[in-house]
Amino acid sequence: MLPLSERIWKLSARDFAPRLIGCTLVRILPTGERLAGVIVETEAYTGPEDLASHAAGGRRTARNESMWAEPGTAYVYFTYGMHFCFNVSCFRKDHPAAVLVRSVEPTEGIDTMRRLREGGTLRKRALRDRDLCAGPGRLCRAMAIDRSLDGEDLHRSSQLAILDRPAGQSEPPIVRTPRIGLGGEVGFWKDEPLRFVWADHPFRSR
DNA sequence: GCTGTGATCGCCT
DNA sequence: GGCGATCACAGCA
Repeated sequence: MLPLSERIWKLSARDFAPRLIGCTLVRILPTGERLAGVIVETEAYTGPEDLASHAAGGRRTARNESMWAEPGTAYVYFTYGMHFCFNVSCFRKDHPAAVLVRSVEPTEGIDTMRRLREGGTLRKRALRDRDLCAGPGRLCRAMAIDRSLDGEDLHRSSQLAILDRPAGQSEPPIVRTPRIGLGGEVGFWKDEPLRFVWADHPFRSR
């Protein structure tokens, strides 16, 4: 599998989000260990007009600066006092568009992911593979993604990369739904079908 | 499988 | 000072 080509990063968030389904997110840990998973669920945050976006109305702050960066920049933010979420900027520099990666199917480093997920918290049952990375906070925990990776250039990073679908693989079947967990006065943006899910994929979030 | 609830803190107003 | 692009667990079906 090859890295995403230049023209793909430049798609609008609306087009980039479904295009990421089936691509592989790769994380190289400081130890050199490689973790990877196939993207099965994404959400698009289209630009300043998108009232559900952190950059709604053109808001530009230290926190969301990566949304405005070169296409293919990681935007990682902290929320709910305990979770990180991983996004990729797209479209063009100085325009705040990004795609949130909501869940992946783990393919490499699964034991390490389970250790990262279970670290610290006591659990009654062992985590199933399909729960390891099903949700934006979960996948960041399982792949050791935090704010230190905010601003990473995914073309050149030695820690994070996105590989395209294998050549010749057919397009995955995709279902569109409204985005999850939006609050505040976002008007019709709450209903816009900007969430993209690999149809009936067992590793999507619930 | 679904629903309700509490946890927890950096960032923006 | 208030809230959020969430999660885990309990309780119920």
